[in-house]
Amino acid sequence: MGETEQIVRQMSEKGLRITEQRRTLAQLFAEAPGYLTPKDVYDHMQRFYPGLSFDTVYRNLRVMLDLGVVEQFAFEEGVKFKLSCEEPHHHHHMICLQCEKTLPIRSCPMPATDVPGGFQVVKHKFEVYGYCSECREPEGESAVAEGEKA
Amino acid sequence: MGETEQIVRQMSEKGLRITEQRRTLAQLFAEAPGYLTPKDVYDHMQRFYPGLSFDTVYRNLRVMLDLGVVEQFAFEEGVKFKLSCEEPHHHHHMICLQCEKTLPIRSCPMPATDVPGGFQVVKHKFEVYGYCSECREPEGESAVAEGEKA
DNA sequence: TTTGGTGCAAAATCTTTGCATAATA
DNA sequence: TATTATGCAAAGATTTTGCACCAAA
Repeated sequence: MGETEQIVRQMSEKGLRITEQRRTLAQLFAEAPGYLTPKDVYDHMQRFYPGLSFDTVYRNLRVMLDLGVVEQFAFEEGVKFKLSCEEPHHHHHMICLQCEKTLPIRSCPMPATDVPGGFQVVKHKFEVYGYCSECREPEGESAVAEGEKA
Repeated sequence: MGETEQIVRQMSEKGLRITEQRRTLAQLFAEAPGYLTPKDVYDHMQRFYPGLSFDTVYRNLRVMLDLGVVEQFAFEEGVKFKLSCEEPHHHHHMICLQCEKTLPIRSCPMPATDVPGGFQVVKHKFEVYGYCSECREPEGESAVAEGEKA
């Protein structure tokens, strides 16, 4: 699993010093399936560095965000982070409501969308939420397969 | 413009007492073109009620949210509110980056989206950002018409 | 007059900043 | 050894809560 080292190298190349915390942080993001809140990051790191402070977590998240190593996402419950997509092409995501893992959707709805005249499109967002194959209920328990909902 | 009264009645029917603040709040949302932050709301209301406190704003936003009178939206910059869509049918939005006004998109990309097997779709989000006819630059100044962008 | 709303103050979160110390390159 | 990163403490910013008083119904 060289993903961690790849992230570390990416940070190093951009002028950051590689501290133990940052290496652990890189590994955390490399192995995390979904999105992480600053608190998730803190809790995880804290196990390795008992003296860790929250401001270091925020500072490193900020730096990694500025460097493009991670991406930030504003959920209703708050801000979360994940590794930047390696996918070079334009794509969208399916996000698992259980494990928060993201899967790429390569088709883009934009070309087929009828934009009322006069509106100048700059960017768009398309996200599908649901349960991935590992997290979906085995049976049809409370499986409300409501594909239609805002 | 009976929109304000319509909102007020909606609140009243659901058991809320109609205070002057709430009437002003209803009017504010009825007339606001785009999204409002709690601070926007506070600043506006403050002009009419100098003694207004922030907690009242938050409490009323919460109540109106629970009642479905307004909708909450998590932007990167923070949480914002707007009147709930009157549109009864499933739809999506174009959001103006300048005035934040929202316009409905009635076509839904979901049916045409190829969802990888195993993923159980629960809900989705599709939003188009850009400039509405009133806010778009008159000429092609820095009009980067880049319809393609994450 | 009863129930719910408001202002005030204070607390609880969440995030950022200044500064001395410690660690990387 | 020259910066840069960290921990600590404190400050900001945002949002919530308890309580006494006031107002709508």
